[in-house]
Amino acid sequence: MDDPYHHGDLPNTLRAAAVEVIIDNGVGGFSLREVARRAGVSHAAPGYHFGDVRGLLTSVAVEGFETLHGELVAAGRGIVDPIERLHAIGRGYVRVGIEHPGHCQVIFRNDLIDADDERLRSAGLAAYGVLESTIADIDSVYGLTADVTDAAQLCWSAMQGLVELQSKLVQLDGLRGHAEVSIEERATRFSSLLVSGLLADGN
Amino acid sequence: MDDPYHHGDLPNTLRAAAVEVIIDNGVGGFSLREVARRAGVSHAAPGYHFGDVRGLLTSVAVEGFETLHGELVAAGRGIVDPIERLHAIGRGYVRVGIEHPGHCQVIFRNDLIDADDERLRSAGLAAYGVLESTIADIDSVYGLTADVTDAAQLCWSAMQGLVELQSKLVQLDGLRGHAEVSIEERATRFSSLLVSGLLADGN
DNA sequence: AGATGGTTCTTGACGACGTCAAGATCGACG
DNA sequence: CGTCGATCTTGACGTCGTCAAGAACCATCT
Repeated sequence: MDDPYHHGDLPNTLRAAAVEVIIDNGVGGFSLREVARRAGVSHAAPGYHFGDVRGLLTSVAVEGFETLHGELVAAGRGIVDPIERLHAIGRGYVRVGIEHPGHCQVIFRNDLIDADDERLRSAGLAAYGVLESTIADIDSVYGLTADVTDAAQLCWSAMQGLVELQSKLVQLDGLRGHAEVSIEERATRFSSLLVSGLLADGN
Repeated sequence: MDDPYHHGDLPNTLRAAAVEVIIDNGVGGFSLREVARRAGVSHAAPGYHFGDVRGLLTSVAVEGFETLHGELVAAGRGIVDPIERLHAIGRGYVRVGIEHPGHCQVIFRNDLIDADDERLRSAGLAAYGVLESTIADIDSVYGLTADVTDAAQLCWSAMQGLVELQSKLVQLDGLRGHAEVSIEERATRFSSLLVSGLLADGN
C-alpha cells in the first residue's frame, strides 16, 4: 500500500485534490504541483494522466457536469407538476453551485478547459436536457408564450448569473438594509418571476 | 520620448496592455511580464505601479465597471418609456460584454481581484444603479408584482448569465438547427420575457 | 525461475513566471 | 550645481508547467 508506484486510482485522487486546491486557492491560485503534493505523488504525476493543466481541469469540469446532471435529476424526481419541478431544479442548480464550488468555478471557463472535449459536451448537454425537458413539460401542460429553447436558455442564464453574482448580491442586500437571504431562497424568487413571465396570459 | 524613464502615462498604458493580453491569452494565460513586454518596459515596471498582479487586474476591473456604467447611461439616455429603456440597457450590457471582453472577464472574478477595493465597489454600484433606477421607474409607471431589488437582481443575473453562457448557447442553437442569433437579439428576447413576468397582471 | 515488455510513477532539467531588493536615471527645487 | 523624490531597470530567488529519461512494478511468456 506504501508502494510509490501503482497507486491504484491516482486519476480520481488527483481530481479530488484538484477540487480542493481550487476551493482553497481559487482557480487563479491553482497549481499542478500543489495538486501532486496533496495527493502525495511526484510533481509530474498529474502530467502523466492528464497531459497538462488544461487536461486535468477539463476532467474536473466533466465531473462537475455529471454531478450537476445527477443533482438536477434527483431534485426533480417524483414532482409531477412541471412548474414545481422547475422550481426544484432551480434550487438544485444553485445548490450545486455552492456545494461544489471547485467544480463550478471551472465548468464554464472556456479559457481554462477544452470546450470541444467530447465527454464535456455530452455531460453538459445531459445536464441542460433536464432543464429543457421540464420547460417542454410546462409548455405542454400550461402553454408557453415563448419558444421552449428561449425559455430554457433564459432560466439557465438567470440561475448561472445568480451563482456568479451571489456574493455581489449579498453585498447589495447589506447596503439596502435587507435581511440576508439564502441563495436557494433567491433562486425560488427568481424562478417564480420567470415562470409568471413565461406562462400564457393570466396564471 | 525615447526616454526609458518617465514614460508619461505608464499606468494607463499598462492597463491597456493588460486588456489586450487577456483578450489574446485569456485571463488564465495572463502574465505581468507579457504586459510589460507589450508596453515596452522592464518586467518589474507593472509591480511598481500596481503592486502585484491582483492590483493590476483590480484596476482593470474598475475601468471595466466605469465603461459599463457609461455605456448603460448612454444606452438609456433619452428613452422616456422605462420598459423600452430597460430593453436598451439590457442590450447595452451584453454589448459591453462582447466589445470589452478583456474587462468583462475580470470584473466578477473575486479570486483574481480585490473585491473590497473601494473604487471597485463604488464603480460597480454606479453601474448597478442605472439598472435599479430603471426598474424603479417601471414600478412607478406600470406597477411591479415583485420587489424592485429582486427584479433588478433577476435582470442583472439573467444578462450576466447570458454573457457567460453565450458560447454554449450558440453551440446549443447549432445542435437544435436554429439559425444563429446575435447576443443582442437574445438579450432583447430575455428582457421581454422578464418584463412580462415582472409587470402586474395583464400586459 | 528468469527474462521481456508495457504501464505507472519518479527524477532531473529547462525556460517562464511573480515578487522583492538594490541600483540607475530623470525632473524639480534649493 | 547639488539634493531629493519619483520612476523605472537590473538582478536575484523560489515556484511553476512541461518534457525527456529512468526506475519500479505487473503480467506474460519461455
